[in-house]
Amino acid sequence: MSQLPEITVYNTLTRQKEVLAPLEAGKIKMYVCGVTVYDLCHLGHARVMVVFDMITRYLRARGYDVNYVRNITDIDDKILKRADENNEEISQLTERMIAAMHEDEDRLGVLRPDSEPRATAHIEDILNLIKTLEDKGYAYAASNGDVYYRVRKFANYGQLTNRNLDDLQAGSRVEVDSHKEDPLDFVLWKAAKPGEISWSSPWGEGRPGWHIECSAMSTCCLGNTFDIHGGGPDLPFPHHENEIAQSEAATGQKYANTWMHAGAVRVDEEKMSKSLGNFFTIREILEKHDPEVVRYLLLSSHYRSAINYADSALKDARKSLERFYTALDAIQPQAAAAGLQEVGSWREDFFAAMDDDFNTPEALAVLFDLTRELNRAREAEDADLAAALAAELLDLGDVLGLLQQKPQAFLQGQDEQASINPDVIETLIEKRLLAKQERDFAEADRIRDDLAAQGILLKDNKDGTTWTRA
RNA sequence: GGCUGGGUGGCAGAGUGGUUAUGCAGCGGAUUGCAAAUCCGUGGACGCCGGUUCGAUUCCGACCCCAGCCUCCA
Repeated sequence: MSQLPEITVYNTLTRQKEVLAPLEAGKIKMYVCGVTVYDLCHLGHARVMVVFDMITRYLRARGYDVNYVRNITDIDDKILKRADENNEEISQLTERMIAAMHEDEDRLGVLRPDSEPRATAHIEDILNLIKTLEDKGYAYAASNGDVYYRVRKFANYGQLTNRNLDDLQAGSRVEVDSHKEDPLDFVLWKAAKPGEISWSSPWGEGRPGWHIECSAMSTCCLGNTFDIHGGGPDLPFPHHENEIAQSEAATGQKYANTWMHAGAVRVDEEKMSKSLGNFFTIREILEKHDPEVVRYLLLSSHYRSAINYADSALKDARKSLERFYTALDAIQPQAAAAGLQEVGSWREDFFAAMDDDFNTPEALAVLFDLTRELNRAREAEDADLAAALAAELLDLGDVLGLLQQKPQAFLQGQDEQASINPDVIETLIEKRLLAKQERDFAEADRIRDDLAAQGILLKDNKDGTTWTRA
């Protein structure tokens, strides 16, 4: 077995890039906080999904055996509320949203995690964990039936986000709950109100708090200590901080070695948030845009930086993908040529970029350079080289989950409700060809202009005329 | 106020102590009936002020500004 490459990753915990050193050689155990399934997924979810999908694909492409676990939170206040509003069973709501999430992911080219544990399927593990915390003095039952975590007992609280307890308390916007010993304590188990769904526990009927499920499920699926814990930009505090407190107090061992967080998504230069209501659902966006364009947009910035969502950004992303697809479209498919000749150092350069904290913008730049070389080879009529370069481009694109379509399909769009159908376009192209043969360029240009007005661009090549949707 | 991360050419977006990022847009040329696409060439940049250095956009310090977290949110 050859030596695995050295991959550098930015660790939120240490605030620096570190060489990824798996607990077990060649294996990566990764847990990512998933979705609370009370509503459709939005663009922020899409980013987390796509980013950790890219990371998983890349680690695998580099020879690592990745066990990717991403939970589903299927019990929570927001779920209860929404199910009640919709007048439907909780499980009906959550199953519906899970199915919708999977559909969205499939369209974005996101591969399923290896497991997707659900909170409601791990109540036993959760209760055992709370029991352990209670036995060790980290948890206490309050008079209202809730069970809380005693934050001040955990000496290292705040290590992930570099906070100290007194500052937190001073600046706290959390309403003081009189049942808590300390305002910073957080709930592990919530007592059920009459009529609410609940599970029985040593502390009475109730349901798990939010943070505890991740501690329980990650440990359950990956062990006390695992390699990477990931999530969205709003999770380090308090969610991940609380996970660390719970798990390390319970096990006495290090929880996650590397913490990775995706950057925020903004919308038209404004923070995207539930309270502002300015978020787009994935399916809303996919009604108007090719899923791969959305995926490209999410990968065209580094995973940790903030990105702004706007129509212009989608347009730019589409134009960039068009460059790849135009190049691929122009060469004859010659699968046999793949790998038969040396094509240069693109693969190495691509890997070097990605090895450095998954630098997708730089990796994409390598692919653009490769594309130029591909176009050059085509112009030089070196069909074998062009085919080999195209194969390389497709292969590296695949590592990012991009360039998954037939070039024609991407360039011509596949929307059925398009104003003009392909057969009509082909007929007009025939007509124009005849006009050109008769050197009636006025008529030929008229046809081309008419089509252009409908968003159809014609391109005359030496083998004929092709078209794309603008 | 505390904690993080930023301020790069018209836009997006990487990176580097001295050498082209890349994509889109612009300009000139090749090609084309004219275009489009493509290729060749090209202009244009590192928030502000100091310091270190032979040399800083890149390191250090101060300052200004922006974003995220500290509240439901990925």
